[in-house]
Parts: sequence; structure tokens; C-alpha cells
Amino acid sequence: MKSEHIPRATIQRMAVYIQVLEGLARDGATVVSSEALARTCSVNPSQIRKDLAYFGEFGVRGVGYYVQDLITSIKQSLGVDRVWKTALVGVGNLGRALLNHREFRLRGFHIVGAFDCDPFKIGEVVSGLEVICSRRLGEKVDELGIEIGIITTPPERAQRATNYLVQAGIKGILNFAPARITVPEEVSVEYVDFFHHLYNLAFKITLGSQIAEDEA
Amino acid sequence: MKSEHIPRATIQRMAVYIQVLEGLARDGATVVSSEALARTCSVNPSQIRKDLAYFGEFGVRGVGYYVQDLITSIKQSLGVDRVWKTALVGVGNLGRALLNHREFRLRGFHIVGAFDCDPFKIGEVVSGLEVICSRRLGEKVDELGIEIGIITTPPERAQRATNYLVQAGIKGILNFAPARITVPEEVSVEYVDFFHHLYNLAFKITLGSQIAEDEA
DNA sequence: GGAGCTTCGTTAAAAAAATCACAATCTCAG
DNA sequence: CTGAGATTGTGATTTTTTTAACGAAGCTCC
Repeated sequence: MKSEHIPRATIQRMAVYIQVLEGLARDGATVVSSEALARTCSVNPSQIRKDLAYFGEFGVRGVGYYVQDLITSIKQSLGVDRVWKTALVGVGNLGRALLNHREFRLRGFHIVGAFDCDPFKIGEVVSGLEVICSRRLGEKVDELGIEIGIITTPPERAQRATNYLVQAGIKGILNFAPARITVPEEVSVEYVDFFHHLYNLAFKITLGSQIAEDEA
Repeated sequence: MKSEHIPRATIQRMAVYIQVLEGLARDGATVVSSEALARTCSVNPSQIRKDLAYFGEFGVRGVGYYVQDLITSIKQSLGVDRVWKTALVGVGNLGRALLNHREFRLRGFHIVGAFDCDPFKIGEVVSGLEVICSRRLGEKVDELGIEIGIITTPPERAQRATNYLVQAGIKGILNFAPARITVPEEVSVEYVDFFHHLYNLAFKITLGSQIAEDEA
């Protein structure tokens, strides 16, 4: 099929598929059917086939999908079959935790610069990286070939960090700060907000008990 | 309206509305129209009115929404107008960062227990909490009135942590481990996965440059 | 107190997404 | 080499979600 417009929801699910497929690969599975994969991901089998069809034909009729090949194909399709260099802005609790998080490197996202505007933090070495003044983002982004910025500042400093990153010519931002940020159209933003998820959870739990009460 | 079924997407947006409204409140705004709110959230004004209508009538025709009242109403609707007690399982880098994260308490999510299965960590005090053996989750969940579990273990230990939490009678789980977990139907799960967001970002950036190339 | 302006809540229409259903095609056994 | 069984890819259908349109309702100013 290889369609033009790909639903946002599809992309989101692709990441889930990768996660599950990698688990299957660890467990030694070589082939998986859309039905089996669907069960683990809690989606409809047709959904999976349709999602994959947006990117190409990866399956074998009568057989299913070869796990390793599918992982590779999906990663290629998403553009995560290569190394992405990132800069982290805001070396607080969360920032430090992310800098020490091995998984980033494992998944091809290399944090190659750590930035902060606090003079007491500048010069400190965290996880092998010297903390650099945020004002120097421009030169460093060029020098190190950074494409993605990770914001872990407090909310009130998120927009300033954004501005530095945008000015430096970054292409995408992963924002952990609990604040909306504004960027020019050509820059992509993704928000990671624990509280969104906690709110969802609280709502589901509250609703669940409400329904239970109604039924009783 | 006060409808039965509320779209998942609506709930997700509610969290965004709260975030933006709290920003507006900080800036001293007392009233906001659906149109103004929509612009900041990058959604359609009708969308906002419809989303809010699922929960009740919060606006005043000809005026808009009173910011503080709306925040309160939304929080009530979502069930986050109270304290939720949570337990964190997995005191690694990320776990420590979350334990030290003031924002949790601020938003009504109190982490009242820290658990780990590593004997070297048990007994250690992190952010005022003594790390307790994961096996003792059952007694502690009861004793402390914990309703939500936060998993920050490595992926291979996520299911075990889940089992302890489920057995302890937890109602919801926020899973930071990059692995799918299985739970009984009555337990809700939310996944926080940075890499899902990074994958989305990578895809958007890749696609963006592809389109640019096509157009050029 | 009422005309005019504004903005909500809600119904109707449009668009998008998910699901179904089945032809196409692959494997494998005999 | 053929037929049975399995499972994909995709067009058709259904469901859900989003957007548009408009009547109802409140404020302001005369």
C-alpha cells in the first residue's frame, strides 16, 4: 500500500509493536501471526495488518511475520534504524536520571550534550558529560551534530530552553517539563507528562468503582 | 449532557486543558473562551466545548469559562481533587528521581512507599522513605492505604513487580518499565515510555525532511 | 428594559479510524 | 503436482471522532 497519510495512532502503535516484538525475539520466537501479536498488544488483528500495510508488505501469507525482519522493517519505517544525537537541557533530578539511563544509548538515542543555566552546575561532570551553559547551545548543536533536544527544566524555564534549542536549529524536542511550549512550524514537539498518565489512571479507577457501584 | 461513554482521547485532552488553565491562572487570567483555550492547546474550539460537555456545563454563554472554577470542575470530573497514595517499585536511577520529584506531592499523588528486591538497597532511606522489600508490598499497601503502584524496575522485572502489586490489591499501575505487563481486568494500567515519544519524534522529523525533499 | 454582541451547548454533517470479510497466495503433506 | 489449511493484504462496512452550524442564554450599553 505505502500510503500518503499515516494516522498518528498508527505511529503510536508501531512503538508498541516494536516493544512486544523485541520481547518475542528475546524469548526465541522466529515467526508471529497478526493474531498472536494482536492479543499481546490488546488490539484487533486487522488493525495490525492495516498499520503495517501503511509502510509496506512485511508478512508472508499462510505463515505470518518473521520477528527479526519485522523489527528491522518497522525501525526502518520509523527512521529509528540509525543514531540520533540529542542534547539534554536542565540537569536536575530527572535530567540526571535520564543522563544515567543506559537505555537511551541502547535504542540509538545518544545524549551527547548536557546543558543548564545554573552557574553552580556548569562544569560539573554527569555520566561522563560536562555540563555546559545553555547559552552555548548554538555552537554545540552545530559542532556535535545534534538533532533532538530533551527538556528537563522546571516548567517556568521550558520556553527559554525551547528558544535556545530552536535558535540552535534543532529539529525536534522531547519536553518533560509540565508546560506547553511554542515552536515554529518546522520543529516537532513531543510531550512526556507523567501527570497526564496519572490523571488518566485516576479517572479510570474512579470511573471503575462508580460503575461497580451502579451495578451492585 | 453528562454522557455515558467518554472517548479516551477526551480524557487525554482534559489533562492538557488543566495544564494550560493552570498556566493561565498563574498569569492572572480569570476568564477564558473556548476559542482562546483552543488556540493554546492547538485544538478546535468545538472540541473543547464538546469535551467539557461530557462532564457537565461549566461555561457561561456570552462570557466563557471562569479559569479557577473550570480547573476545579475538571479536577473533580477526573477524580484528581483528592490525594492518591502510591507505592514506587524499583529504586534505580529513575525511581530515585521520581521519589525526589516534588511535583508528585503538589499534584496530589503522594508516594508513601518505596520498594525494591535488591538486599543492598533495602533499608536505605531515599527522600525520607525507607526502602522496603518488594515481598512486603501486601502488608504495606493495606497499612498505608495505597491505591496506585508505580513501576520503575528494569523491563525483565516489571511483570514480577506487577504481580506483587496486583496481589496486594492495587487498583492502578503506572508502568515506566519498557515492557508490556498483564494484569487482571479490574486493574488499570498506564504506560509511560519515553521511547514511544522519541520514536514518534524521529518519525516526524524523518517524514518532514522527506516531504521537503519531495517538494524541492 | 431591550437591542446587539458574544460565547456556550448541542445537534447535524463530515472525516477519520477501526473492524469485518474475503480473495490472494504461501506452506506442506501425500 | 495438487489440494488442504493457514494467514496475509485490502476493499467494503461500521463505528467513532472531529468539525461545522446554529439556537439559547448571558452581558453591556443605551
